[in-house]
Amino acid sequence: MPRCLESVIRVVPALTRQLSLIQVEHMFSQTVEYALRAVVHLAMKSPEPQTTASIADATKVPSAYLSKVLQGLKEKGIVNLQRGIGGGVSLAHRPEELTILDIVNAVDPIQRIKHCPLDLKSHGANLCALHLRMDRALMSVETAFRSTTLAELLQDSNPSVPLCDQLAAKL
Amino acid sequence: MPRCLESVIRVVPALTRQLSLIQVEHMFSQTVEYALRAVVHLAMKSPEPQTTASIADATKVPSAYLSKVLQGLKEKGIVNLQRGIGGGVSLAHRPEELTILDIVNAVDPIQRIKHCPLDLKSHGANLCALHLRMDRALMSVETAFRSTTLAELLQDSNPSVPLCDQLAAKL
DNA sequence: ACAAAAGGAGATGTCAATGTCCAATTTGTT
DNA sequence: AACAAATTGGACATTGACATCTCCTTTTGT
Repeated sequence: MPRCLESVIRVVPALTRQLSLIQVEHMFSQTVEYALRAVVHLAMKSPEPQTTASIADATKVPSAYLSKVLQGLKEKGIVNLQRGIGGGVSLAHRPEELTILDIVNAVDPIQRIKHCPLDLKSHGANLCALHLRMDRALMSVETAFRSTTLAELLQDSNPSVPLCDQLAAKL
Repeated sequence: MPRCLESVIRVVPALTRQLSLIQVEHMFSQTVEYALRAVVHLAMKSPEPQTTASIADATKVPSAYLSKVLQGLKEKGIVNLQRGIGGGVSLAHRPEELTILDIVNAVDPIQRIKHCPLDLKSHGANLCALHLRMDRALMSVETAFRSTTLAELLQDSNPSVPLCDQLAAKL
């Protein structure tokens, strides 16, 4: 094989990896994102049950994976799943009773930092000051998520048009 | 090989995997955790350069991996790396000039949500209200991390003894 | 010039999260 | 009873984060 091809073969995998990075990830897992989309959709349609397929279609979530996520939500008592004709997924509580935090903690619990990840003796108290800050950040996320119910989420969007595009301006 | 041994051989790797799961994961990546530990350690020793091995030892970070993390920090201009005898890792700025956010963004940038992950036409504005809340949570983390410098982190720990154990009470 | 002390870079391994597929099960309707 | 609509569950594939190992390069003291 000619020399020049060798280097191409080495470089191409790295390139395709770059190109396939369509989704930019934030701090929350895909599973959390999907669960929230599904539950918000259910709240919109509440209290009518929806099939997994229709939720997947509306929320652009891979339906096979959504099925797994919904099973998790069922085990935590967030939704009810009903087999058979006329069955589907429905909220187990009223939208006023469910906060974003409830959903997040059901699928991917926010782990507060309860103790330093290092042994106490081997270092000064300084690193613990670090983890205190990190835990405060986690707490602020918890607080933010606990402060909004699904019902508020639905009302909130009524006034303005495509909220997506206004996002930057609002902050 | 006797039958009984076969099952043992299958089970043991799973056991050791369990036992090695010392770390409980939170929302921040291990890489972020390691980078912060290393930089705080450097700040404590500042401005003396430290070898990667000594940082790894003090912060309980796998040294081979720490090396990669530090290279990332170097590319972002957070630390300086000096080869050869008497070399090592040192902060590229004074501890007063580096915030936790600087470190976090260098290794694993906080990705704010700038647009809805779904297409606008296919759904109502409701889901966007959701993502607005999620983005606010991200913003609160950014704010929390931007508000503390390494220097403040070091001073903060002076007063009380094992901060780790006081954490729960403080909140 | 040489040897020791550092970091640099690339290949490789492992595992959990993510995602897909298909057969089994449940349930209402005819 | 038969059928169709729906979830359930398990096997499997893929990917990226985490981690290790080994050899290479740079720097400096002697």
